[in-house]
Amino acid sequence: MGRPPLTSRERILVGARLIIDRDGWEKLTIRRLAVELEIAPATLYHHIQDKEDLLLQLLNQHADQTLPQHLPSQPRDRIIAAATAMHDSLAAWPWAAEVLTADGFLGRLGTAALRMVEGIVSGVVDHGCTAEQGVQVFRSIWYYTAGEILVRAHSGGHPSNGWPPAPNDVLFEHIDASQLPHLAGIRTRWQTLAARDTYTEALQAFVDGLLVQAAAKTSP
Amino acid sequence: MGRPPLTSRERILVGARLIIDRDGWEKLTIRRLAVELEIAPATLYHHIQDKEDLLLQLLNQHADQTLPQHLPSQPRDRIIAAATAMHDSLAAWPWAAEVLTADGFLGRLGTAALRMVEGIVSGVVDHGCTAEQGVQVFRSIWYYTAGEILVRAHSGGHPSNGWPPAPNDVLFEHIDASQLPHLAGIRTRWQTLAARDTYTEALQAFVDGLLVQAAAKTSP
DNA sequence: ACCTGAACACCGTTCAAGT
DNA sequence: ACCTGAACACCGTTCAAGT
Repeated sequence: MGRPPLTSRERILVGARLIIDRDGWEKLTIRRLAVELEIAPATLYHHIQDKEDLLLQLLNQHADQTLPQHLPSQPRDRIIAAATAMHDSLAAWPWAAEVLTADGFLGRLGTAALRMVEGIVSGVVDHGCTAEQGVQVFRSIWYYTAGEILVRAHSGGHPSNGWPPAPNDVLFEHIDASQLPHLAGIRTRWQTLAARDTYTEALQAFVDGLLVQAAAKTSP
Repeated sequence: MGRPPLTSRERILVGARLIIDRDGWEKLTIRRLAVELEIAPATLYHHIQDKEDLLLQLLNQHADQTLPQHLPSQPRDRIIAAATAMHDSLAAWPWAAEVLTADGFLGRLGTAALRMVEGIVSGVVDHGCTAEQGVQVFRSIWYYTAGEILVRAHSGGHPSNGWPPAPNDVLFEHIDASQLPHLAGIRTRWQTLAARDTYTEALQAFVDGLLVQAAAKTSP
């Protein structure tokens, strides 16, 4: 009676991170994790709800370790800093794509991540807008950020395999130049341009555009 | 010798759409499709490369049927119209999320979809910017659009099941109001605000912000 | 309370063999 | 040329049964 549990949330999280770091995140399956921990797959279900729950706990752990404690006091700077922090944190975990679109994702975020959400909403409010506008700005920025992560995660260099990044094969090779002249003209440069990291630059344009729009609504 | 093939690209696409329409897109698997067509699963691999290839062909077929032939001549309107058309087309196919992040996605798009890409790049150029800036604006808009589709596809009402949309359960229930005051203040209204479709509104702010930024770079 | 063997209900893909 | 049976190499999850 009462022998100590062999499995714990802590041990599971450590094992999961070990598999991700050693074998690549695609190899993190419930069955492999069970082998790693030398327990039965079914045992895991006494400590986690399901695989998505495990992934979410892993992401929150990562967020707590990488997201900043404090954000700038100037409203616009705060919005940019919070969004960029979310972006950079997610970009460092390619498997984040697996969990970003999980149902009720926002509601299962830890404190560190919620601080970034608060940072964006408060930034918009401190800029002179309503809280409702703050939520809308957050949502728009979140779509942009998640999209960047999701699209980029699955394209270009496959570092988990030993693939070459293949930046020199040309896109749109067989298009009709008379129908799509601009695409034909930029064809050979597309891959190079697409490889550039323009997240923060476009983010600034987005935030400025959203703040101008919100201000225009408040005072017509 | 030379008996006619029982299977064709056309028959496969029709079968796939039948399964999606009748059973929901989650049920579209290679094995089920084979059962539907009364052929062996292995036979499919003589007509398609793999499952992703099938999904991409399905998406291009859908794009050809739903995307507009012509776009507005006014540059800014053209950008907005092209992006909105891509968005609406994808929003009508929830399984699009499965294929949006496929490797080399852009390079495998059909003519109808490429017309939208051309529309955005040409709109930026006609607005007085360079083709390079056109590509960057397209990429930024694409991240935002794909993100909206991907995040929304997996959240809120599960129409494939008979679920209630459950808009009345409250987010951020156990947060510290002294640490996250704005989130605490908007908590009860979040779900309602998040359910609103604000894609086009924020898109306009994004495009305006990007065009202003691009113009500022060209003439400092 | 905690753990497990064995099963359930599937996947996508390959390949030697058949007509 | 076109098709298939059978296998390969896996998945996540459940549940009755054991200690």
